[in-house]
Amino acid sequence: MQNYKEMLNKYNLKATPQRIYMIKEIEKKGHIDIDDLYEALKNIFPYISLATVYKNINSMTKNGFLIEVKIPKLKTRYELSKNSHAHLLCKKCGELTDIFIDKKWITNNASEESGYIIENTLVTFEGICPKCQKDNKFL
Amino acid sequence: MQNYKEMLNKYNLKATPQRIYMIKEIEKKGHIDIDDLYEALKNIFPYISLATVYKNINSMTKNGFLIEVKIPKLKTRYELSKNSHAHLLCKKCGELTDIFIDKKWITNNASEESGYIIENTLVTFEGICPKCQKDNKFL
DNA sequence: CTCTGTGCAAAGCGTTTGCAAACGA
DNA sequence: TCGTTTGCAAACGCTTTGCACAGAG
Repeated sequence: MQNYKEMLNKYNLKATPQRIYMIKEIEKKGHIDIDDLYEALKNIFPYISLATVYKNINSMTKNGFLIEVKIPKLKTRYELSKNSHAHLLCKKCGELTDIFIDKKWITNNASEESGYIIENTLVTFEGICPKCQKDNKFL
Repeated sequence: MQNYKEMLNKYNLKATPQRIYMIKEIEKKGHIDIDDLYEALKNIFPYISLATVYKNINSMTKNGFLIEVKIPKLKTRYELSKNSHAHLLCKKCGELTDIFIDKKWITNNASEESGYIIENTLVTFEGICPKCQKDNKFL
């Protein structure tokens, strides 16, 4: 909590209880969408407004404290910004997990070939997670 | 055009002039968002409805004829589904281009490490395109 | 001829905004 | 205390829906 407070202040954001709990929740879940976050927050702050969640998500996203994860056909989810990683999305159960991969090779290749200065490489793998593979043999 | 007609019929969609021109426009631009597509279509069909554009985008996306390209902080764009490729996005001018890269290595690695059966690998490189690099030396 | 697609208007939702009161620094 | 944040309600903008007519197969 003291920790979260410092993180927020570092980004010029006041450490309100709502924000601290938002970060806790995002950290706990890894990735979360607005509605799930709102539901989770209501358990702690019964009168919290959805507008507050939006405002905070926006202020934290604007300065890079949070990262938007947009995936075709799904709701946008948010995560704490952290070291470069990729996403694994299960098309069956919707689980989204992180995986650390080495992007240097593809990034350098793409940069050379295109002439772009590449600042960021986003990678998402879509497929079936081990659990869903077991649950349903017929894919 | 005869070509587009066949493509549509293959997907159980009737080949209306609006749809044929939508595909033409998407093919021409490579990637396009709803509003730009609507504007382009209005030149040909002055009375076309935005609802028609949405309905067609949805029916073509549902069956995989079109692909949704969702990128953090930007409007969703659509493209014709084609062979596996990656995207290059210029953060300055917003240009979105295709680049063909070999995703096998990262995909196999991620699959082994996670146990996922991976069906699709989405890659987006964000950076500065060559043109914007020239236009502005100070980044 | 039948069923799908189109255009229009209205409805639906997710997101943002304005404001007064509450709160953090 | 001062500037920021909160909660509420209203506004906004994008997307979808219902319906009658038009058009493709």
